[in-house]
Amino acid sequence: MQPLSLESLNSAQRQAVNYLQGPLLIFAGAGSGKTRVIVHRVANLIAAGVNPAEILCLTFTNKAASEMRQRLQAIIGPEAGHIWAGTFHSFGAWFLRHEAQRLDYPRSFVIYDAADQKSLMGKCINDLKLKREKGLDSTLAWLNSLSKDTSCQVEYLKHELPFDPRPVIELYEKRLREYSAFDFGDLLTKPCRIMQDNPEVAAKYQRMFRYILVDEYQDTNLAQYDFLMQLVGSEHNLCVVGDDDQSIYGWRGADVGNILRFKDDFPEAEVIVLEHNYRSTESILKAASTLIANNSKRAPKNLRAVNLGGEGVRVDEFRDDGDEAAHVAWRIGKLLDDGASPADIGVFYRVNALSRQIEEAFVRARIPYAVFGGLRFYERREIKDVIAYLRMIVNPRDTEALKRVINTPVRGIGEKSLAALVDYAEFAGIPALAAIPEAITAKVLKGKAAVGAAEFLSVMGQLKTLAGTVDLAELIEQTARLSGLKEALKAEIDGQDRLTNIRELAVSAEGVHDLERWLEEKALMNPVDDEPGEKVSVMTLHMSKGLEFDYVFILGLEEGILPHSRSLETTEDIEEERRLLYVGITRARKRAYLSWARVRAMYGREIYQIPSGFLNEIGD
DNA sequence: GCAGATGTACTTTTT
DNA sequence: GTACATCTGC
Repeated sequence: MQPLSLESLNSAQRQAVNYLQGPLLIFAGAGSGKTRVIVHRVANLIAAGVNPAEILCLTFTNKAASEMRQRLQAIIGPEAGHIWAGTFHSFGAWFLRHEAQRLDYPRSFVIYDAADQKSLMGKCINDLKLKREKGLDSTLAWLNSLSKDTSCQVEYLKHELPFDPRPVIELYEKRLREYSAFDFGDLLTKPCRIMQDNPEVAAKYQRMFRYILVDEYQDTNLAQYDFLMQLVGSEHNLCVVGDDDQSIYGWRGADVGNILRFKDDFPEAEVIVLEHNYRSTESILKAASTLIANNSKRAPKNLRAVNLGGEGVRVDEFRDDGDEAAHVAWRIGKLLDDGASPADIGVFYRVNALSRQIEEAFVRARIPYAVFGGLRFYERREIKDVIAYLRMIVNPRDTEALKRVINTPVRGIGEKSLAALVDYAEFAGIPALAAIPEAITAKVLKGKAAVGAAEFLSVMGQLKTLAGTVDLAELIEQTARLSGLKEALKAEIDGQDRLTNIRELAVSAEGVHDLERWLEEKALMNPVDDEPGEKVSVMTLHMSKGLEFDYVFILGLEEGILPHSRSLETTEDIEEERRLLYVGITRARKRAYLSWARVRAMYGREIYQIPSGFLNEIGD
């Protein structure tokens, strides 16, 4: 491998890149060339003779992971493929594929996403005959996730619940096991448990990954921290990179304390601070710094702009949200006329609900745009249906999937019959699918329900046979056909769109044969339709982290929206909101436009808004 | 058991 | 203004 050119790095960056052995903490301010440093450092490790397969790169989001893989590829070449780079969750899933038998799980376990968790939790509440009120299922699912993420007991958080949640959680966990399923939180806690209980397993993975690098360390939660501490071997070759000012996932259990405590965990750690901002103009950075200076819990730092002068942050007030959207579209149109590329423009907001107005304005002004996040592809009903069928093929015990599709399309199996079948299966100690023939003989299922269930069983049988012989694209097509989904959708109002989505799913799966791995990918990430076309990027502030644009627009700077009304309880919450805006502003290279509207339509009503207090903090 | 109608209460951010 | 839950009549 050729020696790396390090001239393009400043002294702090160079120091970080050359510090290869032992624990290293890099405080990387916004726009300080963080990813460059990480990638160069990995390249340096390899140049120093480290085997790429011994390097583990952990990130927080899939987007960050794929970007890192790309940039590693670009600088190191094909060897980069041997580096394990991905999110904590995908690493946990990979780990469990190898070690799940230690928990008496099959290799073919499935992963339950938030919707599956909620649905299962709802069923547990019902089965315990507890009164279920409005959003209790999601509340409990969320509490349980949070308790796994923060490694704390549920009773800790049980306030304001109509009953003791523990029996429900217990039942939920029991069902997960019966269904051979792990939920998101398990992907972090179970590997940790396995390594704690089996020191030889921990030793094995510590030897396997001698060099560990963690990006966005300020966003790690306690479960990820514990996981990491199990993985770090005696050499302590752990490099973490982060910025406490960009910690925006506290609501999900992320703990800034992890990064602030690093020096206590590893007293011998080297600490490097990257303080040169290469991205934004001085004016933009000044506004952002003035804002964030209002936060009390910060590691001291002094971020300096390399690009002096420049235009600053502009604040606009509008009559209503429609006006705001129209003006943003108009201004973007002007930027495009002046030669800017749509790809250099980002539009951010605090809540997804704000996307509609801006989308309408863009359509009217014929501005090409792409919305990231929001209703995700794989969350569409028809996609979930197809995936549920596929999940049943891999894991017949996946009762959440069965519940979803046994009567999709309608086969005459209603709530009563389904409950009877599941109860019978549980009583008999076999998977619900396998219990169908017996349930029919035993008259647990009768009439229409019996016919429908038999039909469903036969569909699953045919699909299972097919699964071994055709590629995934064909399997998806056949799933839609044999199940009757295709027929049913044809009759629906927007069935054509839904059929197109299924078609799209199939096309994306051409040539794929490893169904199990493919399903894992789908469970862990949303296939962002990143058709590389030149489009304005529209997304939440959370999703904008790690990205950069020449021009940035941030909408809805109003009390109740940013800061959000649900985060006004503690000063910590408000500080996180402030960091959110800080992240948004520091995405801008040339110019940031903030705006607010005096009247905004919410819940179909017109609400009078007050400008966000953050606007005053920025000053002029 | 099902489809359509009517009512309701809600909207943070994501792996 | 929408996603859901419940109600109604077939």
